[in-house]
Amino acid sequence: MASRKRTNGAEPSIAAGVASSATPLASNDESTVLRRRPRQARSQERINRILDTAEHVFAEVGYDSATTNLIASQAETSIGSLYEFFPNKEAIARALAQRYLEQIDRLYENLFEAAIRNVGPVHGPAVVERIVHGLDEFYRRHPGAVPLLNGHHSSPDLAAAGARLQLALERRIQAVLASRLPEIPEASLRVIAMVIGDVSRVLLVRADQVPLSQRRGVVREIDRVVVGYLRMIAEDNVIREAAGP
Amino acid sequence: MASRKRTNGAEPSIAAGVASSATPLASNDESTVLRRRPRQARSQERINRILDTAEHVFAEVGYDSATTNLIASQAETSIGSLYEFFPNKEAIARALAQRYLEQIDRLYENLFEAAIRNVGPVHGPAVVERIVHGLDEFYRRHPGAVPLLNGHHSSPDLAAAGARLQLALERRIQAVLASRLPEIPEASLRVIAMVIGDVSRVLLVRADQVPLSQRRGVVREIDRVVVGYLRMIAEDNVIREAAGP
DNA sequence: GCTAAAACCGAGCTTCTACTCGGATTATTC
DNA sequence: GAATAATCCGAGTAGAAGCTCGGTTTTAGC
Repeated sequence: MASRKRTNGAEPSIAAGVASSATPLASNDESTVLRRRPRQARSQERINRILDTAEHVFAEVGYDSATTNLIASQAETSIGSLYEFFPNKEAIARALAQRYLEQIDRLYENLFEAAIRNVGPVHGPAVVERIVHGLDEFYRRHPGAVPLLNGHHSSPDLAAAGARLQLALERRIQAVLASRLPEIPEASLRVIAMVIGDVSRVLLVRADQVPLSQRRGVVREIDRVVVGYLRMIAEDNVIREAAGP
Repeated sequence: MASRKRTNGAEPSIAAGVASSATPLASNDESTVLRRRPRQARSQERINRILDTAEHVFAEVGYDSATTNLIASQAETSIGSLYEFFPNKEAIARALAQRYLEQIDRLYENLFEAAIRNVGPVHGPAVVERIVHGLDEFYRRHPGAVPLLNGHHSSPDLAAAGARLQLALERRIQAVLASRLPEIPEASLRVIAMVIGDVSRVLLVRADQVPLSQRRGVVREIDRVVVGYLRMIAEDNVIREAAGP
């Protein structure tokens, strides 16, 4: 990691959002994602292209091994243009994380609302499959999210961005569970959602490393793991209710 | 990653093993871990100290961000001495992987044999707890194994070393399962062991990222996940058997 | 069409890090 | 205890990667 660490401290960034023209940015506290706000559609498209490319580069070689020069050339732009808008390499990853945050919302709105209204037990295949396959779709569409979520980033800011992303995903899973398991305290649900999120992620990643013919089989195992886990929870809960007050 | 990639091609390494004096090396195909075999106990101790240090450095900052200079200084030796025995940074990680391979054997001999002879169903807490807590102990004792197993290494050799390690762990889990689930075909058991290995690893890592007070709670969840999964398997198997021969 | 602003470009600077090399130091052998 | 081998050392080298900067091209406004 030839991290420049170029202490560019006195370089106040101006713009706040990554906001593709189509997606108005949610009000975000961190205002160091872009060096300045693009004025022309041309440059906005360039920014989006850089992010689209970075997503795949990060997913393929990981954050550390990804070079800004490679990202720029893959995005068919120049290194100078890349740094025209992004103050540094880390900002690219943070911008990606921000995009994912919006996309998580959209994904879950479409997919998980249906799961909440669904009938049957939480551990029924209908609910679990929606959760797991929703995550599957998300990671397939946004492969760059995986290295971000895997964590262990040297930069605190980047780690925080990854943590935010993780939390957003877990909160959505939690929301689905909460509607079905109102008797379970929130703190427990939070842990359960975390477990399901982590389990799904590793196994979905693993599913992509396995020969293509076996992919479906591995994904099916994720369903079994999650269903089994939720059954345990439901069962333990019944037992505790019967024993307690 | 300022990978030197110093194409030191014409540098035939001599020694084969990392073999601490206490642990005679298993016959290994790859013979490029050490540049030469140490003749004095002093240097063997130094090598071990470097590996012990590297283990923690890798675990803390990851392989990419770990610098050989940091490893050397943390091990209280010089960079020159480090490269006296290790041909390059990657070799340190490969040597670690080799050490882990031996330690996996020892760990499982002690812990898992008992699990095999245990009574009760596979998904009984006794068996699962042994597996999960065995892995817990392994990762706690050998934190450097986690980044190796997490994969995504640019170097093919290092990736292969990680894959070998992964396979060794999974094979041991599989052996325990096989003794209890003889009716399940080996191919399926392989997948099941892989799932349990992956699930345990992520969640154990996660258990260490969570506030210390919550660690035990998260570890308990791993038991629930695995027990629930094994119950699903046992159940599905019964159903399949009942349906057709 | 002219002017100014915005955007684009890539050679090159800077810093970081894997790794070397020649000399100093310690152990072994006789 | 001298000669030789093994080990240790760390300043220095090379090259890669992050990032800059001055000049060029494109767009916007009139």
